[in-house]
Amino acid sequence: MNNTPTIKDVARLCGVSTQTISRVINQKPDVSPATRERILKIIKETGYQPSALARSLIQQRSFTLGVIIAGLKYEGIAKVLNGITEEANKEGYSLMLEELPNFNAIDVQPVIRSLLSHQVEAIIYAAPEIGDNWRNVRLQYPMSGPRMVFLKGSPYPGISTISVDNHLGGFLAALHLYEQGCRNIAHISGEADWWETEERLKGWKAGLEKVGLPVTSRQIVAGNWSASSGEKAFLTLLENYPEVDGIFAGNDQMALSVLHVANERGIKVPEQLKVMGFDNLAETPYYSPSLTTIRQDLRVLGIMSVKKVIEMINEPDKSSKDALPDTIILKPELIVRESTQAK
Amino acid sequence: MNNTPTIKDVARLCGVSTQTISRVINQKPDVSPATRERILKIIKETGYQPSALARSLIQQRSFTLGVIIAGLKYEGIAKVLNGITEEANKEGYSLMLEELPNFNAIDVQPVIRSLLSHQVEAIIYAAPEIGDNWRNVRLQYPMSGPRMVFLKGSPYPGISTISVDNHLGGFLAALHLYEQGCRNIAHISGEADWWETEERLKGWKAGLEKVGLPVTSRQIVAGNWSASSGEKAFLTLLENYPEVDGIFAGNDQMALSVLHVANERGIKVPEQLKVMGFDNLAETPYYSPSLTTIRQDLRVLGIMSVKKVIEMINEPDKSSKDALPDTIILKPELIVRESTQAK
DNA sequence: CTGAAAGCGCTTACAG
DNA sequence: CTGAAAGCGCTTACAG
Repeated sequence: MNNTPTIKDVARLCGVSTQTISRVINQKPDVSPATRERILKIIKETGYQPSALARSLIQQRSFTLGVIIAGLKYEGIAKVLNGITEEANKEGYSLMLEELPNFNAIDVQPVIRSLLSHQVEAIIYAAPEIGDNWRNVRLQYPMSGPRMVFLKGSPYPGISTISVDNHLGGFLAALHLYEQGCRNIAHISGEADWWETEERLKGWKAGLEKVGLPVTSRQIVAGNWSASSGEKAFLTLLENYPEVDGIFAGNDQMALSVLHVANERGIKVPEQLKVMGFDNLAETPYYSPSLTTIRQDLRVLGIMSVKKVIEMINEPDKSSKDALPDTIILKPELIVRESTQAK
Repeated sequence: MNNTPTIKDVARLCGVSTQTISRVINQKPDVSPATRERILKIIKETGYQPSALARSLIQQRSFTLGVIIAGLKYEGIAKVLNGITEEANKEGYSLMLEELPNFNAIDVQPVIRSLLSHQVEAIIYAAPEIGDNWRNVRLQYPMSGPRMVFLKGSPYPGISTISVDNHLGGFLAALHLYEQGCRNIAHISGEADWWETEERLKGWKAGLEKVGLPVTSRQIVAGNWSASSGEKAFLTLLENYPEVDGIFAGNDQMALSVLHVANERGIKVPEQLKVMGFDNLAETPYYSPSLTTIRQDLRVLGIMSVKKVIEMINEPDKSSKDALPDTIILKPELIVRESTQAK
């Protein structure tokens, strides 16, 4: 059949041993120029490509990274993955991808085992921290276990994590709304139990407290990241907290729905109500009105995760002085647009 | 060190040969119940996990699929990938992911070779068809080559493709705008040279011709999928084709910008101008006004691609009667919302 | 400069 | 019911 040639075939064709072929494809010395050239020619002719599988097995190095994600149908994680593929490509690593069936997937053990059985050299855990789910994984794989880095969740001693400072994000949001003149500021939070949800909420509360505004339960309505949940939350808010003049939504989708409902009801944004989101989706400048938001650079998060993991692979002893820290926290940034600017 | 145990370790611990272990983990007969039980116990205790690498090598089967994508930072491809991971998971296949550095990446040969060297059993090519780029890949890998299926591009004899009927989508859009009373219908097209762009454009033209409306160059402005390009295109349209009363944008992002600009300029949608997009992003019901669009189910596209590829793996002779065809074309669907409905 | 031997961690006939 | 032998496609010492 159309079997791809092996090192043996090439060796036979060249009339040398397989070791000599190996030396050539691995660019090692101790091959006469003439032999080398002849071998290279045959390799080109036959289209020979060394088996990454066989190589990984004998070298005990796969140059492959495992990536565990969840919720690819929502935005956000795709950007993280984009950063991961970019950096992995650059560094010559391949990627084995596993998507969990849902955010709350309890038993991640099988997917981790599957990745390890493929001998990935490290695992990037990019599924969100919800309740205790990270903790469980962390306990199962202590220091001695596979190399892992956790993305977008809480720092943990002795374990590598890379996250955005969501607390700061919430804080900046509250302060900005206050500065724009809002005195009745509400929050539509993300999905329950997520670390990101909690942090944004806490940061928002801290911001209100700093400027001396009260924080009551009427001001907080739970959403679940979806635009439709944002709509419901805003309607609840209009009932329970009609004096609301500023809303910080946990993400841009929910903020979009607030704009939508406000528009339908003739509530003027930003004149009567100021609205902001979180994420800075590419489309937010084109919302009506354009949306003030907290930017988080998820692509950079992905890039950092690959950098960190490769560092772990290359120097398990952390000797280097300019090594990346175990806990990396990226700063979010306020992006001001029309939806909060008093005209 | 913390080396994971191998089949040899388990065999030694059980006092049997490796073949017997192999029989147990592969659930083959010819092992006494007592031995089997003892072995299972040791496996559990040691946490032994067979090496997928070694297995793939000896069996010449990796149960791994290669996926080539591009543009993960834009929406759309993430949904395709979501469908792919879902179905691959279900069928017990692992995924090796490669993202091209950009849409126009010329030389995909190295990434295909990399995937093949990892012995993927098939490749799902989910990067868009732009100009001749697919053709080049197809020519390099004829029938005899690796199993491949191409996503979101033109059918081609003897090659597996799965696409959405973009021509029909454009056609439906034109007809709908006409039915809603528009007589001066414009199109903001997607990125140049993309197959999808061309098809939507052609379908739109065909629709206008069917209802007897003229198609002039003034009515067509090129965008590049981005919201900002949609803004520019609409401004151009307002200059060159001020009588415009209906716009079909090549995707929802560009349509969003049209709504944005219309809103800024006090152009009433849908009263003065009807607007529609393409894709049906999750947020489109919450645009202001909610957006009429052409829905394409990219997740299903991803699912189908895995089904097709596994079928190719399992029956290379295509004996089965209910086999999937080589050319699969999914139908898009009109979703009517406020942005085109005369109130 | 080149090759014979051993081995990575498995599975597949084949013997007993 | 169980094991000795060979081999998947490579690389790594070691000899010459």
